[in-house]
Amino acid sequence: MRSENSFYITTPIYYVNDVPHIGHAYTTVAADALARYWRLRGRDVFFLTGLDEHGQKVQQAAAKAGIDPQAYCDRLAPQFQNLWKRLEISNDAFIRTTDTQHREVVQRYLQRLFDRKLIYKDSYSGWYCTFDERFWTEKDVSGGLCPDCKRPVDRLSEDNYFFKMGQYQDRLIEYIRTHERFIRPEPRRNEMLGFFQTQKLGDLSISRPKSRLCWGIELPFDKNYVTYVWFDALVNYLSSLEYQLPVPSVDRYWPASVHLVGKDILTTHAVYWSTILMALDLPLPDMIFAHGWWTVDGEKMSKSRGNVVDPNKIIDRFGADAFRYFLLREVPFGQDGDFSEQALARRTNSDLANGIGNLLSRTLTMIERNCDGIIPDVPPDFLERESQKYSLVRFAKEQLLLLDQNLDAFMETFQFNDLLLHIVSRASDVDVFIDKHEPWKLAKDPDKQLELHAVLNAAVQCLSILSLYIYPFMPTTAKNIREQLGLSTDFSLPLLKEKLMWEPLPKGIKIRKANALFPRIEPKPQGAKSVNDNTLPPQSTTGSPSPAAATIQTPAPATPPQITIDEFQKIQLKTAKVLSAERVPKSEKLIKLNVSLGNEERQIVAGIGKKYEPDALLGKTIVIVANLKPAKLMGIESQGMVLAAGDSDVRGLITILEEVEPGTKVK
RNA sequence: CGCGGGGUGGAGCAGCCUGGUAGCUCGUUGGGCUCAUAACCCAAAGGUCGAAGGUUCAAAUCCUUCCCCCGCAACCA
Repeated sequence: MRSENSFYITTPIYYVNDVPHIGHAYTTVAADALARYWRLRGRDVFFLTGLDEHGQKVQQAAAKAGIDPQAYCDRLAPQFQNLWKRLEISNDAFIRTTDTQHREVVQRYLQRLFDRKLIYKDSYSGWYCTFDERFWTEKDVSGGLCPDCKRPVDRLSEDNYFFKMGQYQDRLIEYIRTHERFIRPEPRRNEMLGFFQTQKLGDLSISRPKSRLCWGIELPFDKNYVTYVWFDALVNYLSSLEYQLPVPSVDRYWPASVHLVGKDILTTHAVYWSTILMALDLPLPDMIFAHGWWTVDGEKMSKSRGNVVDPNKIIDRFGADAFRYFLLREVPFGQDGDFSEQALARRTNSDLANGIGNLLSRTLTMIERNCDGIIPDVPPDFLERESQKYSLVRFAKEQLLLLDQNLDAFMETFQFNDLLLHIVSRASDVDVFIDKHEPWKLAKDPDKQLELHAVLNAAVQCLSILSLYIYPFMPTTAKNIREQLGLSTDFSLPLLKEKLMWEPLPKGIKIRKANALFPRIEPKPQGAKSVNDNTLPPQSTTGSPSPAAATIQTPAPATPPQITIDEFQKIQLKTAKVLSAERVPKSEKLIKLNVSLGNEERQIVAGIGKKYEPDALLGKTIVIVANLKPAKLMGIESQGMVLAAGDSDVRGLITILEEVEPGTKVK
């Protein structure tokens, strides 16, 4: 019997023929965060992922490559295994459906269902596409053409084995209704219940004749057939438990705590898998959670658009932890989200580099400079005694410890984004208290040594606790923080099993300041390759191009997108002569310009005061945007914008080589 | 009448079920600070909540109609 303390989480097994993309990474990273979290909490975790290796496409692709399907799978499997390694995925097992033991389990279950008369043979007829070698339903086939290759389909009939799925409909509805957390999130659950109101559940074809498909698991009761991929694939959740660990562990982990899936395969899990389990007299999983999908730069990810995101390239540029953080922080788990490098860079900079990374950096520097690199010691009750003075320190500390009590609730409801927001906010609290106490000033006053030490010590404690919180999401960073603080920590221990306390640090710890946790991501230089740029030539060199490939591919949109000449002409550029220039009072970089456009004068406020003195601008001919909507800057209206080179800081004004009349159009 | 999702300050979103001072993150602007990764802290500006009707003492929130955007598949999580 499974104990309350066990936690069994799965990802779907991914199709080996797929190229790993952001979607695979998403599911797997989410599962990893949960697995790591519950291990920290001391639960007995089993985290499974793996590969689905049977089926038509593998068979065809292998044939095309002229190799054995198994060899073909062996060649592809490392794509996933290596990616998981790079993403710090801590799966306990990795199943491949071509494992011998898996095949045996599948066959055993098939035989059991057959013996119980829950599988029967019948003839199936439908629309068959000879080219694609597959059946289509009535709905798919429009105008007698295959929806995939657009060739005519034939009415074909063949004998197959069917699983009596239909008879479980009422039981399944009842189960979903009475188990509120079985299908999550809520909208998906409602969707499923709605689905059953209109659909009559039919029986499920679970075989394919070997004449059509041979790369699969043979039916134990009829060697002319292999089993349908879904039966093969779903059973992985159970078969793993029989052979992936040293001891058979179905009793230890089944039923699964969570099957994490994408919303596209929710029905398969909620209906096929559930009814299979019912037929086998096995308990159903506690929860099937369907998460959302990612679009890329606002568009659906697709091969034809050329915008499929390769996680490896993201890791190269941003690092695994920033990527992991982004995936779980950006969007509520369960909803769809949009991925862009810009958004990832923004998150990385603001939350990680400027937030936690900078906090660690400033703390370590102050300890290095003022305490000889040794974390300063303070009397244990110092903060309490001086509670008035250290209210902010206490606040930061209490908020941090309070979070510990709420972690479970967040993780049980999969609110990763909210939780991460809270964690980052706690880091911000620490920044606030540091600022209030101004340790750089305390350091100059020998009488305030104790206060200085108290503040720095508290900062270290906060960082140390923060590192525990972020560990499930950013394991490498968590370890890195601890190492730089000079603390040796074994994260494989259940560090959050006991209630988190504010315990004094051991004395005399020497910090080990190292590189920044998250270097700021600078915007890409113009013309730089985007991660999803398709570097392949239009005509692939491998394999012969299919007729469909003759269509010209539209190139992936460059960033920023191109504009038309019409759009450009909306922007009215003109030369202007500077009549007067003066600094805006109390402003660091604003300069108020009066410029002449020949027959018209304009007042323009420009942020160029860091680069130019007002006097240097007098009489110069510059270029302005003449039809920009006026705006007020520090209460002064600006009726246009001057053009200048430079990004965040102005490097130089745009002027003109030849002398021209003020107000001349610039194009 | 195909189905579904959505339209809220410059951007991205929350709030809508269970009507009652419109909130968050980023950005912008000003100020502070100088320990820190041009960082951090404080403050401010900025929204007639897609449109029009209706219900109500009161509507972003409920009802009706309309408009606009985005998905609808096999690279798919």
